[in-house]
Amino acid sequence: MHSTSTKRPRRATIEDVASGAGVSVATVSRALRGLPNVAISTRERVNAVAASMHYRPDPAASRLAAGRTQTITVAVPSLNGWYFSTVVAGAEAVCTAAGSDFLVVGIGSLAERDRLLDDQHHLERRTDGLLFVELPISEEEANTLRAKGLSIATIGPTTASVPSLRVDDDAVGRLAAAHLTGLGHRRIGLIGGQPHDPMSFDVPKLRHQGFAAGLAAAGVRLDPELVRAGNFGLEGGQEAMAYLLDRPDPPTAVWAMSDEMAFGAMMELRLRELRPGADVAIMGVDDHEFARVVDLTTIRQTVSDHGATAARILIDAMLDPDREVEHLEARIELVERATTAPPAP
Amino acid sequence: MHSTSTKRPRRATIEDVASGAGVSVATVSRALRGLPNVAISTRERVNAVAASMHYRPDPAASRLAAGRTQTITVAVPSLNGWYFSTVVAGAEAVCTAAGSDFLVVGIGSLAERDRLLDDQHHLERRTDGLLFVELPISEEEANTLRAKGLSIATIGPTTASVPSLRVDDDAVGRLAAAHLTGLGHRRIGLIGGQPHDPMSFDVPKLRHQGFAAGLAAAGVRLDPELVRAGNFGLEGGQEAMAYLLDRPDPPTAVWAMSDEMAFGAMMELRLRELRPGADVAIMGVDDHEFARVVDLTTIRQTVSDHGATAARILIDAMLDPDREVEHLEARIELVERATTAPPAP
DNA sequence: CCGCCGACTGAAAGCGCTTACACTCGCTCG
DNA sequence: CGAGCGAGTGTAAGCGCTTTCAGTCGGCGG
Repeated sequence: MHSTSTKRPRRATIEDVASGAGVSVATVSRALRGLPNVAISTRERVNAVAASMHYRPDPAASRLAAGRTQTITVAVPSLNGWYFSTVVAGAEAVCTAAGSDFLVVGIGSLAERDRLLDDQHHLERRTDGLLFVELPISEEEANTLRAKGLSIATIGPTTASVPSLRVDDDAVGRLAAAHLTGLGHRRIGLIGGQPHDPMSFDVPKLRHQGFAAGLAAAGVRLDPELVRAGNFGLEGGQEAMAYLLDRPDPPTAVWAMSDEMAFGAMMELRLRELRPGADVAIMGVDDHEFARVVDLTTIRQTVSDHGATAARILIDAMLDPDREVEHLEARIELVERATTAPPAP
Repeated sequence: MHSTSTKRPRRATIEDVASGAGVSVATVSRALRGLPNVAISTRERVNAVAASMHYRPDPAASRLAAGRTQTITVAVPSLNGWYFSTVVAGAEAVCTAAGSDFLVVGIGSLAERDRLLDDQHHLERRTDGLLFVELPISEEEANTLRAKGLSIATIGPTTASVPSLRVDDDAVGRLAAAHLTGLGHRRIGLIGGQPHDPMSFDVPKLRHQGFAAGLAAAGVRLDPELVRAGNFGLEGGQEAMAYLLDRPDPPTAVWAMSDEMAFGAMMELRLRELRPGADVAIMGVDDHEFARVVDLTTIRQTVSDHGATAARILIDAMLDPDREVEHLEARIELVERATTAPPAP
C-alpha cells in the first residue's frame, strides 16, 4: 500500500468495442451514434458490447474529429442575483438533458463582453451554441459569430437575425401604470435602472416609456421630479426611494423596475417608519421568490422558464439552421399583494 | 448576397504559426506554453507570430493530445436558491480567471449523484477537477475518482482525503443558542433541515447538536416538542413555524437553520399578526442578501468566498498533487438585527 | 443469366495538438 | 584536445474519434 504510482487500467476505446463486437471502428462509430446504414443485428451487438465495457466516447476526440463540441455556453452578466441564477438554472436543465455540456461564462462588464466577442477565436472551437442573457448583440457581431459556425440566441435584447426570448417591457410599464392609477393614485414615482447602463440599455428605457404612456392613458402625468434611477439591486432601490421621499411633494405610490429594487425601497420605508401599502404604495417586477415574504405586489415573469425556453430555441436553431428565426415573448402577469392599496385619503 | 454556403477562412493552426516563425510545431507548442528549453529569441518570435495571426490552440486537440481538459466541473444540488448560486458564482470567477473552462452540472437528487459517480466514465475525460457542493463523497468514491485522474474538493461535507471547505456547524448552533439565551429566552424552538435529507445529512444534525449543547450550557433544555424539520426553503420554514406556534406552550424564540427558512417563518408570523422580535424572536443563518431587508438577526457566512476559496483549494491540489490535503473552515459571525429581542415580560 | 443497385461494412486519412526521443551544436572539463 | 554535457530544436508517433471512399454481397429487373 505504499506505491502511489498505481497505473490505472486503460479506459475502453472505440477499438476495444470494435474488436469485441467483431466489426470495424467505423461501424461502431456509426452504430453508437444511431446513423443509418447499420444492420439492426450489428447495431444491437455493438450496443451490447459497448455497454458491457462501460464504453464512453472520449469527448475531446470526437470534438476534434467531428468539429462539433456538444457544448452550449451561456454568457451572463453575473451569477449573483436571483434573476440571472434562475435563468441559468433553467438553461442548465435543458442543455444537460439534451446531452450538451453546459459552460458558464460571467461577463461582468461591457469590456469583458467585447473581449469575448472580439477574441472569438476563444469561443470558436470551444462551443457550438451561445446564449446571451441580457447582453446586447449587434447584427454585425451576430454575423461574425455565425461565420465561425456558432449558433446564438438571446434572452432580453433582441437582434433581428438572432432567435430570442424577450419580455415586452413596454407592456410591463403599462401594466404597472394601470394598476397604480386604477387604485386611484395620481402622484406616482418611478424607480428605474440606470438609463446609461450599457449592459441592458433597453429594459429601463422601454419600461419607462410604457409606464409614462400608461399613466398618460389614465390622465396622469409622470413628474420627472419623481423619476429616479439606480442600480438594479437593493441599494439602488433604497437610495432611490430615499430620494423620492425627500421631494417636497412626495409620491403616494412608487413602481420599482425590479423586485430587488422594491425590496430596497421597502427597507427605506421601514427606516422612516412608513408602512408599505398604507402610507406609500409600492410595487415591483419579477415575482421574486421573496416577494411573497414581504407581500409585495409585483408583475410576475416566469423567469425559470426564460432560461429553459431560450435554451430550447437555441438548440432548435442548432439542429435546423434553416428554421425560421424565432422571437418569443415571455408572459407577464400582475400579482396583487399587500403593498399596494388606494392612496390615504 | 444569395450564397449561404460562404466557406469561412480556415482558422490558424499551430503549423501556420510554425512556418510563419520558421520553426517546428514542437517548438511553437513549447514556446506558447512557456515550457523551458526554448531560446528567448525564439520564444519571442513565436509569440509575436502567433499574436499576429490571432492564433488560439484548439482546445479539443490539446485535450486529446495531452489528456488534460483545462476544465473544472462543479456539481451542485441546484442552481436555484441563493446559497448555491452564490457559491457557484464565486467558483466561476476563480476558475475562469485561472484559465479553466467552467462546467456546471446540477445534481437534483441522490440518484443523479450516484449516476454521476457511477458512470464515472462520463466525467473521466471531460474534466480535470471536480468541486462538490454540499454533496457527500465517501472515501471509496474519492479513491475511484482519483484513480481516474480527477482532482476533487468539497464544500460542506468533509472527507478526510479530500480537500475541503467546511463550516463548523456545531459552532453555528452554539452561537445561535448563546445569542437567544443571552437575551433571556428559555422556551426556544428550532426549525431544522430534513434530518433524513440524504443530500446534506450532516448540516442539520450538527447544527442541531450544537444548538442543543449551547442551550444546555446556559441551563436551557431543548424541548423535542419545539423542534420541527422541513425543507430548507421558504415553505419549509413557514410550515415549521406554523407547527411551533400551534403547540400548547409555544416558544418565545425560534432559530431557523437558514435565512430562507427564517423568512418563511416570518411569513407565518405575519399571517398571524405577530411581530418578529417583539412577539417572537426569530433568527437564521447565512446573512442572505435579504436578511437586511427584513432586518433579520442571523449568523453570517461569507458564502461567495466559499465558492472562490474552494475553487482555489481545488486548483492548488491540481497543481501540486503532493500538497498536503487542506481542510479549511469558513468564518461565521453573529449579526444582530431587529428580529431578536428579549422575551416579552 | 447478367448487370446494376442498394444496403452494409472496412480501410485509411485526417482532426490539431503534445511529447518522447534523437539530434546538433558550442562549451566546459579533465 | 577529445569526451561529455546541456541547451535548443526537429521528427514523428500518437491521442481516440469521424468520415470519405471504396469496396462486398445478395437480390432483382431485363
